[in-house]
Amino acid sequence: MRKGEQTRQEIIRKAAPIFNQRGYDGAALSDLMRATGLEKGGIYRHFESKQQLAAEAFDYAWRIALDTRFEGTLEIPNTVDRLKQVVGNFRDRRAGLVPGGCPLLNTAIDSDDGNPQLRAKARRALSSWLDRLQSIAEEGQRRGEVRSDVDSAKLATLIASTLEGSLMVSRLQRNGDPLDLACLHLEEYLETKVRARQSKAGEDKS
Amino acid sequence: MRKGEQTRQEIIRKAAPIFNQRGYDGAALSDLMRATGLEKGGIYRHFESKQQLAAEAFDYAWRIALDTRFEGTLEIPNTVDRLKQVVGNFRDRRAGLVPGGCPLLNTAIDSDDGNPQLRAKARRALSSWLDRLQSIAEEGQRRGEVRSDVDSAKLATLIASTLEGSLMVSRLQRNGDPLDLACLHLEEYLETKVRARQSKAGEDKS
DNA sequence: GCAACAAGAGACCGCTCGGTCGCATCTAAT
DNA sequence: ATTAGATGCGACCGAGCGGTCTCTTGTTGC
Repeated sequence: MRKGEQTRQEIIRKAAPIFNQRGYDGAALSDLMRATGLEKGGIYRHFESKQQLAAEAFDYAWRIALDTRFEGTLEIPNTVDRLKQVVGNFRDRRAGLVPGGCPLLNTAIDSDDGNPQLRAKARRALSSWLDRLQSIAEEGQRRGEVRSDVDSAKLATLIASTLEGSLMVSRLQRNGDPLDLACLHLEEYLETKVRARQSKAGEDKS
Repeated sequence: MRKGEQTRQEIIRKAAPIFNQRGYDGAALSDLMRATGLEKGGIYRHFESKQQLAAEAFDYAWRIALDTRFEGTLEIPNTVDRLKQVVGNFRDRRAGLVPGGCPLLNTAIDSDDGNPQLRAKARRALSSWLDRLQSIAEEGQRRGEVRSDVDSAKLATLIASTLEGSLMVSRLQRNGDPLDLACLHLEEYLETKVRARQSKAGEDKS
């Protein structure tokens, strides 16, 4: 019973990059067999279908991506700086991610027509990403660090959209500049349109 | 000889939405047969492979998309307004497009690994989109309508990235708000950071 | 209206796909 | 050490894949 669960997790770990790079249709069982070193029966012992494996592989890839994006944000006191950290993480922390680019972006496009199960997963993934951004912004407003005229849901959407779009462009060009550019743009936006100017409680690190 | 070319174009027209919606792997020959009403032999008479048909279908879909995005821009005298028109076209002019969302976005993700031929096409498509945006900005700078400190290539990249990213989010949510939001953001950006303030030659409408 | 050829049909090909299942082997509690 | 159950193997399945080719049918220049 113990060994089986280990193998199961190993399959997910090895399968995730395949699905993320090649897409659902493009990831053949033969690819998964090669990547895991298991025969077909060994894989199907742990998953009842390719669909189910793909779904769990997506969850795995997305959890890593999301965790990485918010890495180190808890320690940052100011909420605007925390948002800037998220933007910076998106740009810089590529190591440890599941190869193949953003799982959300890939899966959203891949499942756009057909595959409603994967599509639903992508939707919930987007929500989780937006919710966490939004709640930082809301906390910032409660604390007076973020302007009260900022719509936190819209801010979250703008950040996510801009990052995902520029990532697509960067990946297509195989050149990080578009992503860097978008990050600079967002940082400037956060400074000039989101950060509240000098509130009463003076606590800015010089 | 004439009929053949007609049929060929018809196949491309009918195949484009299939490839754009389902991706290369997801678009089976049987789907293309159903869509075109032809048997396999009728299709292969005009294309030597599925690859070739997909490539031509992409060109078709992209040409329509690009033309639509720049529709009506020639008549607009001011270059900043022209850029705003492009942004607005991206948001509003959905009719007449090949169904399935932006062919560039779809193909970029779909061909990211494997399929180098389609990938190359997506790259060139992105260049064509960026080049046209950039040349508007450059014309604006020559005319003094666009600030001289604007980097036209970066501006083009930012506009394209933001639009594509928000389109992905809008399509995933099946809700136009994220795209609208990104357009408003870009419009504000164009007004405040790109448009030159009252140059010498007075030619502002209204 | 006919001949020459272009266009389309559809049977056929080998292959790989996702998925199943009976059996051998390994693991681990006793 | 035994053994019961968990685990993995790999032959097998029907279906559908992309692609080929021959033969009929349609088109078109003369």
